[in-house]
Amino acid sequence: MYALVDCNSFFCSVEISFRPWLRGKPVCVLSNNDGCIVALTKEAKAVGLHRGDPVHQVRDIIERNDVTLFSGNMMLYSAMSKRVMSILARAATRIDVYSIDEAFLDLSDSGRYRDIAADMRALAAQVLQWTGIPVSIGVAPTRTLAKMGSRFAKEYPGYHSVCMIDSESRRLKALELFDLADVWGIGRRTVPKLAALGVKTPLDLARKPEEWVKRHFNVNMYRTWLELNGQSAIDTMEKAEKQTISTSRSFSHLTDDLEVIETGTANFAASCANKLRAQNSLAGRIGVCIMTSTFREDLPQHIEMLDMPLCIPTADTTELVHAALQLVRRLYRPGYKYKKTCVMLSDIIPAAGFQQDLFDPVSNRPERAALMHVLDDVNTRYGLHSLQFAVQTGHEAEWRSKHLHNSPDYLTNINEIPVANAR
DNA sequence: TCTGGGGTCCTAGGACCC
DNA sequence: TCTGGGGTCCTAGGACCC
Repeated sequence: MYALVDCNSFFCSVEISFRPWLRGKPVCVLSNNDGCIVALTKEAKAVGLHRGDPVHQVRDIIERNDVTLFSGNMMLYSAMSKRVMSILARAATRIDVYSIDEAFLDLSDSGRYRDIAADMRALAAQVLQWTGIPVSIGVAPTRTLAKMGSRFAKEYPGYHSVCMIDSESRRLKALELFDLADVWGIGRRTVPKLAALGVKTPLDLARKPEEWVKRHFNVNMYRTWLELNGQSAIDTMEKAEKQTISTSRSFSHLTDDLEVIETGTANFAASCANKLRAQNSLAGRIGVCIMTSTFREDLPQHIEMLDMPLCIPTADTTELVHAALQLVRRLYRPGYKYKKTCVMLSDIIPAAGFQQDLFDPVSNRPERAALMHVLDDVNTRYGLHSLQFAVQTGHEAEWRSKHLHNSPDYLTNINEIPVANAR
């Protein structure tokens, strides 16, 4: 059996955990640039807001209902996620952290549990007490069914946070009632295709013959079909190193100023370099994409990407920034109002054991690697932008995203740690 | 005025090999 | 009239996930 533990409206729950007076109120967390709603409480849903709504289009709903807004604070959310995951890890022999707010627990060690439903309810209560984050848990013989269960647990308070799909009759009942579009692995594009083939519910799908599934769909759908029928077919191993690393941000304003675009792009390249070194890898290829705003039909559009091999795989910020700037200068065309750029690294290999190259144009690579170490150490200790390259600085107001509703870094910055007063 | 960001896997088709 | 067979590697695009 597997358990899927899902944090309810995770980003909102983290913010509320530090401001208990917001519990039961409409709260939203916004995307970069405070552009869209990316997470919302059920109270916010109830007043007519949806995930993905552009804030400027729902401004009146927000004001009328006194909805509290937060700019996304990923540092805070990942720190809280680690706390939740460490509590979950104590309750199972194996945990697969599937995303920032979800984890699969392997419950196959039956000697460990007295009564799985009761034990999982105790686990949910413990996470809530220790972190303030409410979770929903689904338990089933396959991961797809466990995800379904957690959804039922979230929607119906009667389950008290835990829904068990542990018998044939419960499985059939769940398949009949669950929304096909919400099945793990079935997305927007597939629902109409299934409907045209006469499949309206997960139960319809599960009852189709194996040959039918293989004929109409690919191996992913076949795996989902197996899982719905109670046969485990999808694994969620600990993810290895990333195969691609990218950073992209919308600018705070449209701009046709190459210097502004260069500054933003240099920062995105530096951010990619940080992520690359954090997983101890080197990149063999770099790409840059430049974009105007596709929402502005009144303006001419230019969206283009260029990429090139790096002569030696590297994780050196200077080299990556230099290459990114070369590419963005080639992409830039005067007369267009640009909205964002994206820097992408690929052909990623482990840094350990990489052979020196006889034709490497950089002669002092060991010294430069040491410099990168210092850079990372200083920035870890004193904050992300404490030490940076000159080319990354200036023009802040013209490109860096707006975050007008930021919450403090309660868990990662000693100066912003919450203070409790007791009398 | 304003519209997010970061990933993975699979498949079809082209280029190339013998 | 009629034009092999079998394989690999790469890329672009699509679909999915959070």
